[in-house]
Order: sequence, then structure tokens, then C-alpha cells
Amino acid sequence: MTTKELEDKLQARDIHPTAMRLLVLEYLIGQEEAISLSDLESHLTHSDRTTLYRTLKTFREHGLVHQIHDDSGNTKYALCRDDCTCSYPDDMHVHFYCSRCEKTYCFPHLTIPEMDLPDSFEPTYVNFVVTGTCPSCAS
Amino acid sequence: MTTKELEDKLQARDIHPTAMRLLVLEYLIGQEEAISLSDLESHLTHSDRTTLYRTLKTFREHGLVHQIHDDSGNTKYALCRDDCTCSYPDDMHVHFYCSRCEKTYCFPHLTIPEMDLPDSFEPTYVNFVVTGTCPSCAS
DNA sequence: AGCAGGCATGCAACAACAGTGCAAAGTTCA
DNA sequence: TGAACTTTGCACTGTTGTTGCATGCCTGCT
Ligand SMILES: [Mn+2]
Ligand SMILES: [Mn+2]
Ligand SMILES: [Zn+2]
Ligand SMILES: [Zn+2]
Repeated sequence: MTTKELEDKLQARDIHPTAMRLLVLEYLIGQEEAISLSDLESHLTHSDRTTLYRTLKTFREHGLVHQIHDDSGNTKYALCRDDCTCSYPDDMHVHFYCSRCEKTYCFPHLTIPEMDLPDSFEPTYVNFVVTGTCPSCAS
Repeated sequence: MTTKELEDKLQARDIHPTAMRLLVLEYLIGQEEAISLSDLESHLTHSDRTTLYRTLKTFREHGLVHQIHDDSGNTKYALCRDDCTCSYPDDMHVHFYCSRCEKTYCFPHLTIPEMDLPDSFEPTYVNFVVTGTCPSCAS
């Protein structure tokens, strides 16, 4: 993906493109799985952790990435689709966390079934993570 | 609930009843919502954090409590029903996390719909948390 | 009663992660 | 050029989760 295309992706979400942000976006695009802040940190070794943290925060606030809380206990991030508005329930999907390799996968084709919540519980977001064993870790 | 009844509840799960464990169990029974380690810590102020942590761990390993990972990022615990075996998908249920008061509710009557996962992804556990606003926080 | 072994508890310490404050550097625009 | 604003880097803090080790307590045996 060209720099121009990366810049456009950021601008489409009203994120001012900086060198740092382009690097982070490029890394995110290259990943099959959701990543943690530590993953990002060990890939972009010359960047500061705080900056990476704030970059992901900005991305999330502008709907460019979504957050997943899996059984590993720490936050993972993955790119949203271009047309995603992170709204419930249409733009939410199931995730899978492998307890062996600790990778977290997005299943964008598995949308969240709408839940019949008790009165006055107003949903805005869903964190649906199936834990188990992934194909590469199957024994 | 009498001490005898609490002891029986522990013994039914093959947990040796100690004074500490009875206190923790009693607290858990009294809670409407899932609790965090810190909640427990601030209730049982004279007990050590590590002991409480290990007590919850023991309870979890013996299927007395289940764990929830909500958007707060930290682990919460709630009692399982007596007949619960924490197996997928029958004994799993939906949870609700209120982003205002940060409480996490169990919805035991809302069971998890079975998901049609891609080949060779083997599920063992589900963490399904709906985030939003609870009745007491509705504006 | 005395003692050995095993389990539970408490204390100390550590690692990882999340988050904040502030100052320096860079960018935008008049 | 220079002011105003944004972004980045550094230092530091707080919380949670977790482990190691020593001590205490309970149990069962002699
Ligand atoms: Mn995803
Ligand atoms: Mn529950
Ligand atoms: Zn795996
Ligand atoms: Zn609430």
C-alpha cells in the first residue's frame, strides 16, 4: 500500500497523518491477528511506548481500530473495515482467542446476534470472544 | 445462609472450607454484580490481597466462580450456579458492563448462541460482554 | 501428647500494563 | 518570522496480576 493510500485512510477518519501514524497503520494492515500495545512496541522498536499508546487511542477514538478484551487480560487492537461505524449490533463481530498461542483473531463475517436484554439496559458495544484452540495449535 | 450451608457449598466443589474461604464465599453470595479483586480487598480489609487472589483462583479452578473480562480491562468474578460446569455453550451466559458505574452484571438467563466457527477452531469458553448503560445510570 | 507432612496464609517483591504531566520538537497559518 | 496548536519523547506513577518463601495451622499417625 502506498503512502498516499495510507494517508487517505487516515484522512477518511479525520486523523491528521503523521510519520508515526502511517507506520502504525501500515503495521496494523499487515497483521492477520489483533495486536497488543507490546506487539506494536516490539515492532517499532525506535518509537516511544507512550506515543504508540496514544496513537492507538487516537485511532480508536476516530473509529479506525476496535478494541478487544480477551482472556489474556490485556487490550488488543484491530483495524475496522472502511465502512465500519463500530455501532451495535451491525458493525460488531466475534473474536477468537487461542489460549495456547495467545493470538486473537477477528471473524468479521460472524456478526453478533442481537440480545434481548432486560428493560433499560442500553447496549452500545459488544465484546464477544470465544476462547479455545486455533488451527495451528490443534494437537 | 448458615456456616454449615456455606461449608457444604465449598465441599460440593471439593474445596476445603477455611475461615477465609467462607468469608469470600459469603461476600460473593451477597453481591448482585460480578466483583473484582479490589472490591473483595476493600470489603475484607484485614485480609491479604494475595490470599484473596488465591482464594478466587481456587474457586475458579473448582468451578465455583467464573471470570469475566469486560471493557474495564480487569478481571471480575461471579458465582456459578450449583449445577454449572462452565462448559461451552450451555453453561455460558451474557454479561453486561455499564460504562458509567463500571458494574458488571450476570444475565444467567441469556445463554450464548452457538457460533459457526471456521474449521479447526475449537471453542472451550466464551466471554460475551455487552457494554452500555444500566438502568440506574440511564440519563 | 508429640511429631511429621501438607495445606493455607501473610509478607515482600516483581513484572506488565495503563495512564498522566510536562517539556521539547514539529507543524500550520497569519 | 513568529504565535498557536499538535505531536512526540521522557519520566514517573498507580494498579493489577503473579510468584517465592517463610510461617502458621490443621490432620493423621505413633
Ligand atoms: Mn475484530
Ligand atoms: Mn456470569
Ligand atoms: Zn493458537
Ligand atoms: Zn451503571
